[in-house]
Amino acid sequence: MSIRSQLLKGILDGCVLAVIEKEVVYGYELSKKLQTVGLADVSEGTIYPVLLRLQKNNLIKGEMRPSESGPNRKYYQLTQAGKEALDDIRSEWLGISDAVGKLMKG
Amino acid sequence: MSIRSQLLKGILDGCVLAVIEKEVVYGYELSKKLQTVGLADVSEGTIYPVLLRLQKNNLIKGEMRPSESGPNRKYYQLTQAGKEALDDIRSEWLGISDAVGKLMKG
DNA sequence: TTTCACTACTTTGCATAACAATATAGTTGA
DNA sequence: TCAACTATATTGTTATGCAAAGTAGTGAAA
Repeated sequence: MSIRSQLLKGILDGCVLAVIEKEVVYGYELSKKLQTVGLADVSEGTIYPVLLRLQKNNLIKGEMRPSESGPNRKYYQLTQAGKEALDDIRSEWLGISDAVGKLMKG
Repeated sequence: MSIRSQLLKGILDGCVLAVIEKEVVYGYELSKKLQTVGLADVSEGTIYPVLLRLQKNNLIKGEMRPSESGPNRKYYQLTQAGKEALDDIRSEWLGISDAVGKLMKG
């Protein structure tokens, strides 16, 4: 497993929630979006299991809608629990990234 | 599994390497050190498997030394491969923490 | 002197996650 | 017709955090 994959672990759920918080998106769009932000190598094989898991845990909810061009799309939005989870992740992230940042600088 | 544990995944190896880079430490000391830096809840049950794994992968090497007080201690230092691995992790960390930081801010 | 607390390392087992690989299917243009 | 792109879903592999339990040395309180 690559260093990048390893680092991505656990942060990915938060990233997905953060994107969905800002706008209603569908899976394929989301994977493209994360790649442009700097999280390359986040393929569909990674994104869809994350979305299914988040939905199963009631953090997001999906809704199928037809597309004018191409297959149907499943649009996701945050639930109330999802907003709260995102807040938790955000604060944990701040604490940990701060601590790790200091360690890495030396 | 807690959010914190999840976030810690994959970053922990880098943190351990970063501490060892600065000074030769033994496991128990390391776990205490990480806790004070802000990475609380990093217990021995977490640290020792990490150390064993890093040693197995030749990123660090350990040496048993007697202690004036208490059981013997195993002191670890980085190998050349460990230094290179730490450099890789450092640069990956910069990229990912930057991207995630932006996403989290919104 | 027994018992507790602290230091110190090791091993086992479980739940979870990234993601490659694979399957399925609609649309579009050459 | 066939390739390329869009779009979602599932399966299997591998690795990891860490709780838990075990072993063992030291020292102080009871």
